[in-house]
Amino acid sequence: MTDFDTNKPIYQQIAEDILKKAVRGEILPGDRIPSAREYASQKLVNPNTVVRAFQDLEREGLVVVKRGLGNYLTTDTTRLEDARFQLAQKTLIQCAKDLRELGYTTKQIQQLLSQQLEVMK
Amino acid sequence: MTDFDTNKPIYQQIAEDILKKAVRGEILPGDRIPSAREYASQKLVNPNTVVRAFQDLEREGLVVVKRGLGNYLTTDTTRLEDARFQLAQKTLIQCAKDLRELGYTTKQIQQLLSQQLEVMK
DNA sequence: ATGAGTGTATTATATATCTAGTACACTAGT
DNA sequence: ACTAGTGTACTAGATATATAATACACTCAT
Repeated sequence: MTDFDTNKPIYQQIAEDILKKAVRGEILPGDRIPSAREYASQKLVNPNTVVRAFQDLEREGLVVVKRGLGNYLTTDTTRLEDARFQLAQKTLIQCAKDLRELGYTTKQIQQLLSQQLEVMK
Repeated sequence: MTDFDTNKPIYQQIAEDILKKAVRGEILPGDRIPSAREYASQKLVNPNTVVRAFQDLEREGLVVVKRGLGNYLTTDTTRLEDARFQLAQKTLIQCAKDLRELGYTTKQIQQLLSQQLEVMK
């Protein structure tokens, strides 16, 4: 297993990995995505786990599965942008909620984030 | 089951719940924490799950367990502040990392978070 | 001493996730 | 037709999490 967080299902992390590559332009609309077997052997996970991730992506309209051929990123760029924004939104809401519950004020949260972003430069 | 996120172990969420109440001042250093049985029946979870959360908190030095009596918040306020900051740090790092991977710039991330905090006012 | 309320420990069961292995159907190039 | 590479489907087993039920040990008020 490579690069996966243990407290989150691997199939979810795979789906997010594909989405992230797509929104960053590493995969272009219509591009072929590695097959389940390729991806599995590259990341050292079970093919079944990859299949589940790809099925989720297909359900969300981000990937088109062509039996016998492989998996392709959708050409529907709106879908991609929507998925990107939704994931960002979800991440932000959770983060802001958690920090609020830890008793930090709006200003403190902004300050902490700025420091963090600076460090990550 | 009440108020628990399905994609995170309940015992972790319980431990975080106690920590959050502590750093917000809803529980004071040295205060008694509900017993495992009380907490379990109040939150509609299994006592064993609560026990595990309390054991984790004890391992982190946030809670002192007194057999036959109950569980007490530590009087070591430094430990509490450390735990608070560590959890905040972890949350922020994950958030910033996720948004970076979604292709957002530093400025965009700060802007998005500010908007989110504004909405949550 | 007794009893109510604690923490602790153990066993059993259920579910989700992940792995492993196998088999089958589809597509394209030869 | 054949073959290699695909997606799909299924069964089986391992692990983590959560529940359920029970028993035992400790503390304190009575």
